[in-house]
Amino acid sequence: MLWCASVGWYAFSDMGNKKNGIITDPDAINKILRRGVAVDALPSWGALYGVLTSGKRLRIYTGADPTADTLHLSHAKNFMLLEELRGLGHEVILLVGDFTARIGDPTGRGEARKQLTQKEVKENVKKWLLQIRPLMKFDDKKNPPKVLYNSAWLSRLSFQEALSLASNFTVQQMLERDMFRRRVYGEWRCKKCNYPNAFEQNILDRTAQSQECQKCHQKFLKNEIVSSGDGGNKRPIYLHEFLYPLMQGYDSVAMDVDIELCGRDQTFNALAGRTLMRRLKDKEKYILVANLMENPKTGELMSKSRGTGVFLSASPGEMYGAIMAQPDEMIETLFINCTRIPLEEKDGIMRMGPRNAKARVAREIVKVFYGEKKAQEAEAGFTQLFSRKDYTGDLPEIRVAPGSTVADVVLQTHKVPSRSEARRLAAAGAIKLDEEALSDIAQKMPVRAGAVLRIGKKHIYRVK
RNA sequence: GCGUGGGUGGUAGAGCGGUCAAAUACACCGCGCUGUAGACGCGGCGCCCUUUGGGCUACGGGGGUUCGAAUCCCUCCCCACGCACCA
Repeated sequence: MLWCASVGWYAFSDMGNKKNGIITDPDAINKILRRGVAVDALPSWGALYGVLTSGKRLRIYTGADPTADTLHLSHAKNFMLLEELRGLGHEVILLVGDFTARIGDPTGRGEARKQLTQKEVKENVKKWLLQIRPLMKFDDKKNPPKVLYNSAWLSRLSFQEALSLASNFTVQQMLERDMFRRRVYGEWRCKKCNYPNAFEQNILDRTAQSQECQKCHQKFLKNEIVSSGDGGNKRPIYLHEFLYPLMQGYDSVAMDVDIELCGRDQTFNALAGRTLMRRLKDKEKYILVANLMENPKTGELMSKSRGTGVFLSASPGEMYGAIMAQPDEMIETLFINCTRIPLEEKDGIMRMGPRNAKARVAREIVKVFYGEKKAQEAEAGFTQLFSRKDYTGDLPEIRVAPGSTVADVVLQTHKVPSRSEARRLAAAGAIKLDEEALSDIAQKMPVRAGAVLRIGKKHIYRVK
């Protein structure tokens, strides 16, 4: 206790003389916070600016659960922001939610997550760090980012301690979350804007006249409500899901952080941490809320199943292509979140037209991960290959073993999941050797060194 | 613990003894058109095969009835709602 107090004092005494190397220049701070990546601050912007300009060296963290072995752009933009805060001289922590990953955040589908083994988590994290390397200076001598694992403290909590944590919250507080409300009461989609409102059925019956859509404020009239599915699509809430915010909240306490950087969907969990911090440590924790990079038109997030994910494990060419495949509405979002081109240039770039603006952003993002040269190559390759359909350049090579059939070669790429699928593609004319469709997968693959094999529109190979 | 209704493909959701590898919609894939965008049009969307056909595996798990079951019966598991209970 005494030790903590004295540290606090020294930090305080450093104010003004900049000996601790903390940048408190409002312009520098503004540049980071006003770009548009951060959308909210809790308890308030003023309070957050207050600590950031106090001169105190702050401990700032952002977390991610290692449920998959690859990160995508929406992770990247958080790490980029974190890195900028580190640039101000603050201590930053990348928290790996190896413990929470095993429980599952209720934010998702609400489905039980598959249990990850310790080994799988380790493997995932190893790959992560490689993917994040270009975004954060891990080899910085003075102030390197730290990587911590929340199993270090969460797995050691006793049941008694967990209960004690739980006693800081009420079920009502948990139920404030829209996401839980919808699962309890069912979803009532607004006919106008399709927003899934959560009202209790009998309240609706009684006071339908006075209820309005939480999003577009359209008044609901009785019988004018669309429920999604029977009973309004009610779904179970498991008890442990209520505990998730507690765990994430306790992370803040265990690390004794000053600021948590989180995505907007994590606000509730971050606030739980704020509560615990105040109760357990009598300390104010601030929250910097980042946007989710949702499609401004549809509200959709990038998703693997929709084919709109941009994975950090992608090669320069793949990454460039994945960004070009984003909907046009995402250009500005990508510009703000994933590049650091000065904001003043935004309008000019947007005026170049969707195709060119997107290309510019794509090049810039690839540059962040792979450097200028690779980015230019990716762009040149893309233009040549897909815009001009010129296949004379470098292509991934594919070896055709003597006697192999078209099916053998196609499956060899691992881009086609089954023989049946290959058959369908062939029948649809999607498999082409030097622009000649191979519609029969059982036929022998013509042996023609240097020929171009295309499978669908995205996979192009040179026959070796 | 009681009662009622349910558990079907990536999702929602039809089917309720053969004509079901399973309607429809969304998602996804391909072709066309393009800017590897969007919109639109057409096609596809379990796996395997010597493919206008055949085989195998699937409708929560297991067992049964039947010539034949996603469909009927038994049993187990799970979910929602209601009732009861609530230290």
